[in-house]
Amino acid sequence: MTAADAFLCRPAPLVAPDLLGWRLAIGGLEARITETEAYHQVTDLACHASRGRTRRTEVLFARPGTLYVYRCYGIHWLLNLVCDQVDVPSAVLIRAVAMPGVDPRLSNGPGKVTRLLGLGQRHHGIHLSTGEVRLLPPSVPSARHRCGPRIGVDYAGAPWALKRWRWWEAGFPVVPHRG
DNA sequence: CTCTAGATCTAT
DNA sequence: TAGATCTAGAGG
Repeated sequence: MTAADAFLCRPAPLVAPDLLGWRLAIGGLEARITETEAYHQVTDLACHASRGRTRRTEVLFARPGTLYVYRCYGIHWLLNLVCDQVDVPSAVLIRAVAMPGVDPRLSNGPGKVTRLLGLGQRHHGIHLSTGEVRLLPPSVPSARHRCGPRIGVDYAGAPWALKRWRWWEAGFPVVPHRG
């Protein structure tokens, strides 16, 4: 079991803040995670698995460390890391990353993250252990964390739309949405 | 089969 | 503030 595996074997709302500062590595690119959002179990009406176990959501029930990549608004691919335990659908959405030499405006949104790193359909369902996409511990201490409500989940209603399950690194160029 | 809404982003 | 553009999932 790698450090990343043990790290992810916890509920998403615990993993998400701890994931700040960790790095994603793929195809020679490396990016530091600066904003995350938790989607937690079937009771969370904002979580795709809340409607049950279907072909689309099957991956959310897989081993922690599995990648859940899905199409959003017909345009964007969004990357999630599956957490917790097998059969417990819990995942962290990677909302923003930082890459040296890259304009932060190109990496401060979940759709931008996948575009920047070249992630898409073909990464859906693969596991970190394949090495195709790697999750590495922080190389430097992470900045102070801030948290706030999740984005774009008003439809889930209270209390789910109100949960402060989004975390980001303070002092980092603020994302173009409320917070 | 048809319909609808959506974990977004950009330009206007 | 609208438009781009694709699917899962629900309903008939």
